[in-house]
Amino acid sequence: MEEGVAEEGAVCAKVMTDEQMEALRKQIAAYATICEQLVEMHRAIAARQDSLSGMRLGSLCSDPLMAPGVAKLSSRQRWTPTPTQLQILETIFYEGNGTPSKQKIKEITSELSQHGQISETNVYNWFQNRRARSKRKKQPAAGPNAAESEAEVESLNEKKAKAEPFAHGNLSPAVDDGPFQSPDISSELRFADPESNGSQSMFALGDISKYGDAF
Amino acid sequence: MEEGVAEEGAVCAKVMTDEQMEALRKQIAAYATICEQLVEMHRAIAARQDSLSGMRLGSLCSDPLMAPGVAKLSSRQRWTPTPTQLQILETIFYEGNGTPSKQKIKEITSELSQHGQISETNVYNWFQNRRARSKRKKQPAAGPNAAESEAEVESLNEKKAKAEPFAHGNLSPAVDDGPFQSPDISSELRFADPESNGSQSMFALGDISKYGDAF
DNA sequence: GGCTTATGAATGAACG
DNA sequence: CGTTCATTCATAAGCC
Repeated sequence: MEEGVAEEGAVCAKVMTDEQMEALRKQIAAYATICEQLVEMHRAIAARQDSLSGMRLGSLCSDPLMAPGVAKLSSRQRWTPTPTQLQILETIFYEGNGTPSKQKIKEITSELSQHGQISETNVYNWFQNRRARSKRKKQPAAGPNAAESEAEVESLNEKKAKAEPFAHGNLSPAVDDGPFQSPDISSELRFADPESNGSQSMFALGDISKYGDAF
Repeated sequence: MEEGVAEEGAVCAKVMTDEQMEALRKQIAAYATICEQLVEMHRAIAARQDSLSGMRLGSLCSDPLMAPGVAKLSSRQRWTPTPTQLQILETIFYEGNGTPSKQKIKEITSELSQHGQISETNVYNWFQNRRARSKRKKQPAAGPNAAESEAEVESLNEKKAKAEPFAHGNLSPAVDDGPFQSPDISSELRFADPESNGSQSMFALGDISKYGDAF
């Protein structure tokens, strides 16, 4: 295609150089990342909230197998964070306190107990689960550049999708959920990799609007 | 605005084909839409977490302004195995691979992807659910008589009650309220609150309104 | 068209 | 810590 449009290319270079194009691509990638994060966070919070407001525990209150002497044991064997609690936990999680110490746990528990019943164990478990989940979703495979001798044939598809947003002409953004689970979820609830782009990425979003306007 | 589109569309032909350009545009539009809606939702949640019951579906599902050519967001569809996939899964499950390692998961996913869209997570979940379901069928069939009910409850309780390092369910000893959270739900959300922790509160996305505008 | 059932997905808790 | 289990939620499929 290079030959065919060479002439037009000369004109083109004035308005959009390759560097600019690259920058655009990066910006979109950053955009995508942030969208994904937003979506996940929203889903986590909204889902919980919705469920709770709809009386989540109300469904199975009557357990015929309960001992008659005890008023209402049952119902809840598993702690469920209230929306407020969840929100606070999420905030703390991505604030950078990735390693909640024992002391930190106590503090958090103390704060959360103002918004609902909770125990330190709950908080501890929550952070453990949160971390594990993030990790699993982000990097199911391998280290930095390790060459997998294992049979990994499949995950390529998903990884590529993120690396090059428009490389394949495939323009399914993060939330474009197909019939299957959304591909490539950078679900770590951090904003962006501090190392990779730093503040650049954030500002990039501002620049992107210009292109959007042009379109 | 139209002129701008025409010009840039033409001049950019060197580095981007028209198709790529179109793809880019759609992608940006999609992201803009997604972010716009997400931000709106977040704002609503932060403002009043109580009265948005009907808002969840209304805002997302019925969105006529979807970017053309972009798959509808918020489909929220869940993966459903095709008959072929299901058959393969059943076979593998029945074969005795009771312990699907991650490696196996990848292989299986790879194979199943030839018969329809699927991800590793789908396979993982399927096996998890399958196993749980099998177990549940066996377990309830404990005693021949009414003892089953008691045994059921007891086994559960003991399992859960076990040894707890500290705190869990023993929150309000005086009253049997069950281990679930207290009904107190303060509507205070510090979700997108800039003042709460300052720093990067994820919403550099405040700028997102611009995208919506352009879009 | 709504309700019920089946089942994929989410997640708190436990295990090693 | 990473993986697995058990339970619950939400939704597609099945029914009336």
